[in-house]
Amino acid sequence: MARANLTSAVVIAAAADLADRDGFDTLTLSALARGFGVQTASLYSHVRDRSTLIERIHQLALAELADRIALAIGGRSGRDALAALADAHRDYARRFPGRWTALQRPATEATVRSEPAARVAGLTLAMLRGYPLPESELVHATRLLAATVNGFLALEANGSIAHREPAVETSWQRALDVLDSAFRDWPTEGRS
Amino acid sequence: MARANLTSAVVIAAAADLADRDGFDTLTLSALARGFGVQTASLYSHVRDRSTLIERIHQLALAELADRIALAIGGRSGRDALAALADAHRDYARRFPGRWTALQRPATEATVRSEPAARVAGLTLAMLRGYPLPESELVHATRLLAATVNGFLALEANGSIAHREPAVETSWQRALDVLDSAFRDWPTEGRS
DNA sequence: CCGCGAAACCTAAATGCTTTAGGTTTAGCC
DNA sequence: GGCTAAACCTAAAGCATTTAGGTTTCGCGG
Repeated sequence: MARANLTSAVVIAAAADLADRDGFDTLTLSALARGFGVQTASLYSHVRDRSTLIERIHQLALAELADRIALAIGGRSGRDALAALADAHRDYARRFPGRWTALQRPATEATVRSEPAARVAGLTLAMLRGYPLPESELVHATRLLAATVNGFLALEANGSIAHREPAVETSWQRALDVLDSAFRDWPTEGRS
Repeated sequence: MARANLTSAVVIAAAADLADRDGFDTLTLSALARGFGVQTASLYSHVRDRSTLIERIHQLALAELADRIALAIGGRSGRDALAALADAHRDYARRFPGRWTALQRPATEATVRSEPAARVAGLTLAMLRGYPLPESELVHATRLLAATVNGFLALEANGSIAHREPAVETSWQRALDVLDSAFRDWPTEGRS
């Protein structure tokens, strides 16, 4: 019987693939082991337990997402950059639903302080700096962006707005328009 | 041994309370049965299985939320009505985290077509009609609103932005400002 | 008051997942 | 060629879900 020759990274990658293929909540160590032709208990040499496995998928997804965002933003700025970033999120969520679900889970302190997390945050900030936002408002803008994009993707993911007229694409464009306008003309304390 | 005298409604309400108190993923039929001083298997007379139990919590939460939204909106209009609706969501999510988590799960077709769902949708539409939005854009506005509010609450719930400076309250107000502005001056196809 | 039917509750058991503990085998390296 | 670390195993405990089928309680009509 040939060995599978597992490593931590291989196990995590396979787990992410499995979550993408069969859905996040059917991601089970048993199924994972089955895929490797290995006993379930053997996986515990490579992963502490199920919850840390999910945390590692989270980190993996964060790194992959950061790469895609960086690639997408490229030399763009303004609305183009905003759309590129948001679409990168959306593409990722659609192509890798399991990984994306893992991303929605509460991040560990370690994950929050990880390099990929900082990279995503940095790219987002860089994009936002293309707008005339006061430095003190950047956090609020970031939060709004994250809330809107992730909220929209969550709605799509749970089927609330899929396969319904009018097309979701239009709604998505409207959302991006609204964000673009908001960043361009940001409401501060004493607006009229 | 006095009987617990369970009914479907009692079981569901207790399950919702348990999810609020101990967290959604520790909501288990065993724990639920333990709370009633009853065997786990006995619950299956009142609830088909765990996933339908969650679906019922979803429906319960929808009905409760509809009541609160209706109460909050009251005679308000414009930004006041918007804030009332959004805050009703937020209050609910904070006070009943377990119920709110159930709400985020994919809704069944039956749930989508249920009366409470229609009530929430109706109240939202009524609020939006206080803005000068063309009828054809109401769906997009609804989707943006739902995405932003739920997205924000999700960020709060998973600890991404809690206990961080600057205060989340300001971010929330900014988000409401942005939505208010957007509904007031909605971007259509050929905007400049 | 009696009995009867429905509903509430029970025990028992199968299945499957998670996790720990400890033992065996393989591969690489000095 | 043997030693060591890592890869893999078996065994078993613990818990959750779910089905099947049996018993008790309660209310209601006769």
